[in-house]
Amino acid sequence: MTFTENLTSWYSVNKRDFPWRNTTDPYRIWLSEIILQQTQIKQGLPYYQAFVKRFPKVYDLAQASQDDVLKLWQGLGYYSRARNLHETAKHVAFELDGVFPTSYSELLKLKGVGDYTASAIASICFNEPKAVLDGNVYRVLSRYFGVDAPINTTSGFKVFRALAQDNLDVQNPAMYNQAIMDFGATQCTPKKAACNTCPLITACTAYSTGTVSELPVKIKAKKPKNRYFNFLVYLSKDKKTIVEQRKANGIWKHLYQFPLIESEKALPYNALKDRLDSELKVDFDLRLYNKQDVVHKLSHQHLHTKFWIIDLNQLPQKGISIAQLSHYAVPVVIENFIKDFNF
DNA sequence: AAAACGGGGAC
DNA sequence: GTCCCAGTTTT
Repeated sequence: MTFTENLTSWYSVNKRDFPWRNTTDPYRIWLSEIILQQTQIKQGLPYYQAFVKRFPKVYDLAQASQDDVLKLWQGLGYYSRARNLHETAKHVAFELDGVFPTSYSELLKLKGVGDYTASAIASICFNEPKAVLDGNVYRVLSRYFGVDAPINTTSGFKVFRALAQDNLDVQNPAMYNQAIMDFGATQCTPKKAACNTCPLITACTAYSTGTVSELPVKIKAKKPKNRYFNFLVYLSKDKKTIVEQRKANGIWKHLYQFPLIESEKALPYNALKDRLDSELKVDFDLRLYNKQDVVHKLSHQHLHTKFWIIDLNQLPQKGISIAQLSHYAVPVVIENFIKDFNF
């Protein structure tokens, strides 16, 4: 049996059941693929179910506000996905009469849809013979064929894309693409690969050369940068606080937060007290909520976070009632604080 | 070509 | 701690 035949045979027995595998509706396939970008199924599944329930059709998503979409996306990360999701929904609903493009090349033009996602939708929904190339596929191909080109370089990408396309089952690209991804996710795993029960073992290059744990090759990421965040949690006598929307490019764009002072290093109590004295010009009580910095770790940044509680009679600017806080999409580090603080 | 972009899970 | 995840966009 060929690599491809072996794989589809394995899939016919070991296929996992997911809600997006019971449909070829491009809206739902697209939605699942965006949610699952750089996201494990275990984490993404509840979000998929929530989105389908809240927005059953692309038109429902198109009519929503960005704030509502971001709120439903809250906690999933990579928030540009949610912004692009909403933009594309509006584009499809209002300019394409609610009909998704039906080819790889047209799908690729949609915001948030790259090579992987266009291939996935084109193959799963329209049987177009385009091989997907995701983290699972890199791993399976690199090991089986013994390819040590780094997967996160342009040259490596070309090698693997050609290899992926060469081995695609052009008669059934939908099944093949899902088979190789499922195989990578459950059998040919990053660590502790299940070689002892692998149907491809006799022809696997990495297994025969003892290099399973060394493949695929990936250029290491840089060390994350340290940043120091001071969130100002205003608290007035009439149970109000202040939130603001992050407007700039960068992390958490368009999410909400307590007013933020970023400092070069840890901000001393007195430095903040003096600064607020001159800015507020009213009586207030300042205290640090967390004695230890909350270190919120992102892929490229470690955020050393302090939450400062500012009690005063009246807010210095327009605020919102504490009761409304739960309606705003906030970063996880803020959501954790809100739960812990319990207002 | 490299960097930016989140958060959670496995080990 | 380190690595990875049904990647895409921006610089």
